[in-house]
Amino acid sequence: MSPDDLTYTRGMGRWEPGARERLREAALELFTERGFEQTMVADIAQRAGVTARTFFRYFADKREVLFDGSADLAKQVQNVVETMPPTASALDVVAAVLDAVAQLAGDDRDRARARQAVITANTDLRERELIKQAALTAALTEVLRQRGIGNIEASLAAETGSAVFRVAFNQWGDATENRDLRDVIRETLTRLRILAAAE
Amino acid sequence: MSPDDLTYTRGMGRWEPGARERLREAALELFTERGFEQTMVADIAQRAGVTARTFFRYFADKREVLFDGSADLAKQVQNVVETMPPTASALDVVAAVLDAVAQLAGDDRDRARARQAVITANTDLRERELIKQAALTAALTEVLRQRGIGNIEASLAAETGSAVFRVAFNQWGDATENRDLRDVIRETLTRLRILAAAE
DNA sequence: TAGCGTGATGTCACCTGGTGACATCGGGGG
DNA sequence: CCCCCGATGTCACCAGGTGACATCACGCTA
Repeated sequence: MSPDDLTYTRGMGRWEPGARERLREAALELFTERGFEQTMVADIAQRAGVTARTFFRYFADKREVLFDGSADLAKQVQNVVETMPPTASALDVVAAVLDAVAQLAGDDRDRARARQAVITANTDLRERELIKQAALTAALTEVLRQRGIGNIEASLAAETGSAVFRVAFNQWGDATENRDLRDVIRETLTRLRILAAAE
Repeated sequence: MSPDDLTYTRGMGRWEPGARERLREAALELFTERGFEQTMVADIAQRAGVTARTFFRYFADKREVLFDGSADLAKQVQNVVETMPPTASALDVVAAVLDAVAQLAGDDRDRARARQAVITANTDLRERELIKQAALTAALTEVLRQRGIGNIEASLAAETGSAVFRVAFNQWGDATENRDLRDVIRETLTRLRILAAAE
């Protein structure tokens, strides 16, 4: 729409620039309109003004178009952890990372909900989402280990943190929920402490 | 091998019975020999003595042949939880479920390692594994809710339990590890308590 | 014993996702 | 002014997956 107008009018090359963004938008629109399976790559490409072959030059497969930029998250994790004092406990680091991720993932509630609706409606997309989360968890585990935390300790902290994030993110997506994602995460973390302490 | 002999010699129909089992075995063999991507469905079918079309009558897709029977797990979860006293806490129930799953998943270490090697080597299979775990987690969440545990509490307990299982299962797969899976799980659960209690 | 229905399988045509190889074309630098 | 380069199009092709229909042995029944 509005961003499109800009890129369109100042098109000066052989092809309109911003193909990647157009593909992203077209895909989200079509997935929302007809669903993931009912949308063919050729449809997305056509709406974006390119061919299917070009789609696959930007995205490894049909699903990936919904997860563009998730590689940036790993770098963010790296950055956040580097700014933590060496005295911070594993769980402190994890909490900080969750907070940072929440800022990126939770800034636009409506867009997040729309995207999530598409993902939840399709098993293949759920699979892709899960492995992206797993990749992030692995990255977190790795940076924790680099801080001298033991193997098991590191993966346990990372996996637990991811669990907390998933639960909080889900809750945050609820229609009745209106708190900031970071607040929900903090509350969930507290709940976990209570849960684990009970005995 | 030995079970095959039986079904083979008493083959009395137009086709040898046990096509499903033959397909499972053929698939695992071929995946181990050449890897998942290098194995075509037609290859598996041929080794099992059927056509590719028949493969897809037994398994929804090429990956599913490695996860046959994972639906039984959900029923097991259901059974285990039903035998728990109503006074048991959420974490008690989760611990019991992990114990039960460990018995099924951890009885044959060598076979488990072989299967896991195949899965770990391929992203698509990793995705499928993750969503199977997620399904199990969802089932656990559901039974917890049916016991009157609150929404968030239930999913948090289930997700955390899954996290513990993943970490423990990983550790159990290590070459240097020789304890029973259930012992590793118990230890990991203890570690989690310590981690969460730390301040 | 001659059908007859049935279920598991084979066959075939077809669609879609995905890839490699090569052609094309416009812009920017020499 | 020309040539190189990068982004795109075109085309042929492969593998996963599905629907429709044919086939055939088995067991049941008249």
